[in-house]
Amino acid sequence: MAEVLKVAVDAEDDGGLLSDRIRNALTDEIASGALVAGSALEEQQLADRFGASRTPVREALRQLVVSGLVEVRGRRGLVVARMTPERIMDMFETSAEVEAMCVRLATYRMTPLERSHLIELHDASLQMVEANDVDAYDAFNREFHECIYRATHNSFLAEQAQDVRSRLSAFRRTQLRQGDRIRKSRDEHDAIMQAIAEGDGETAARRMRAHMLNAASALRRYIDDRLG
Amino acid sequence: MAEVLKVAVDAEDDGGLLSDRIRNALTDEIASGALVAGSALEEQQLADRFGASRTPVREALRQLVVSGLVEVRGRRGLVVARMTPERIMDMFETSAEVEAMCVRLATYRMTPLERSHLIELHDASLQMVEANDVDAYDAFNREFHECIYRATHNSFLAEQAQDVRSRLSAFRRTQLRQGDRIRKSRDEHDAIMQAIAEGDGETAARRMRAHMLNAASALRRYIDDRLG
DNA sequence: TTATGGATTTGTGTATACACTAATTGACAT
DNA sequence: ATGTCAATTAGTGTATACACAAATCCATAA
Repeated sequence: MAEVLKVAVDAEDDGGLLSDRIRNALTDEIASGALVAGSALEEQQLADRFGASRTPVREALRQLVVSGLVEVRGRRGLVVARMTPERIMDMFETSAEVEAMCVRLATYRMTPLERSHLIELHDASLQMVEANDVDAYDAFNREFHECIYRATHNSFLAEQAQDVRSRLSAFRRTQLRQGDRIRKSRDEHDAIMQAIAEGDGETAARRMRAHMLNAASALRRYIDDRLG
Repeated sequence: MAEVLKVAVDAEDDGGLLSDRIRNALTDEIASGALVAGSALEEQQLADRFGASRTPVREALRQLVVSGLVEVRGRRGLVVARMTPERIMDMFETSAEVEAMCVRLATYRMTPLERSHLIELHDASLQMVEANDVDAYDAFNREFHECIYRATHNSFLAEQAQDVRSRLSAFRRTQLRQGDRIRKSRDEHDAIMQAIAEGDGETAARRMRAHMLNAASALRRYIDDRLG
């Protein structure tokens, strides 16, 4: 595992800062769930794994603390941010509201080109659902939402929305594997697309909020099933 | 100037990490406008100013990059994030939408205690307006909005809202000094409070959005006056 | 056997030293 | 006089070394 990741890091060995590459690698590992919440993150150990010294590793870790993916644990080293179910639900709710806000603005502001691109994406997702290809749908889903962010024509808002979304990626993937959630997800997208087509931003926002909260509910069911 | 800031840092010399104290100091200086956008941030120079080595300074700077207050400028050192008028307006719009979202949720969720605290704060702000005390009103304003964040009972959302808000603090102060903006600001708060009292979250949200956008307009007028 | 105190160990926090890149300046040639 | 190329320099990026704090473990005593 460590070797695989090392290679992945080395692959983009060009120009970039070592600390940046380490940060990106750790971000991916946390987002993907490869590094589970609560794991201790020891500087020297990570330095060995990435073939670097403690300095860039430490820099990467402190940056991850700022972005909320890692927690400082006094002097007892850093750990992958451990989130309570309540916190996760708070994050999903926030994400739902932010996404609703974005789609409302996007509906009113998107260019015809952006609208057609979104339709294209949405149409293509149908066969992913029928193939039950979770990974492909997950990737599409990301693209779909990012397309909406951009269509707000507010780059700062787009960045904020993206940031919130990326913090939930690990959970989103989990949730998508639940039952027929993928199909329902696409149906909800369909309803949103319709509102966008009609230029009704408020409806699009309501439907988007419901869509995100449904995803949260699916995740909660999953968590409850596993824990209770 | 440098000495004053140094003292301010030393004042809270207890326990905290050097890099954290430097980061906080720099954050304050950027937020207050003492460090103007575009200023070069040289590591050794800052290290000398804070009586530290480059290591904690560098750590602080890289953290500020993540939180968006500082920009990397290739190899030519870091600079205080230079924001275009468009970007500032994007940030204000985002802030407006986020605040609207918060007040809507807060209206539906706040406890009687939270409501009474908010009313108390609002009432107290009247004499600040009449004394035309910009600093006091600025401090109150911060407290007022933070109170609303907390009343959403969503700690993650509260943090995000706070984060966006803090990035605009330098501009907000500027804007408040414009004409009779303070009085108008308080009138707008009053309208928001009324909607909250009536439990009408949607109206509170609309009024909050308008309130924030008015602040942005006041700032834009100020910018246009100075530049054009 | 258990509690207490110190020694050891482990790992963070900071400083310093070194490497490398890029920019600037000066010299030389046209 | 001006353009180009090389040398110097200034400053970032990384590594290593050292300081300090906390936690654990072992020995000793009650």
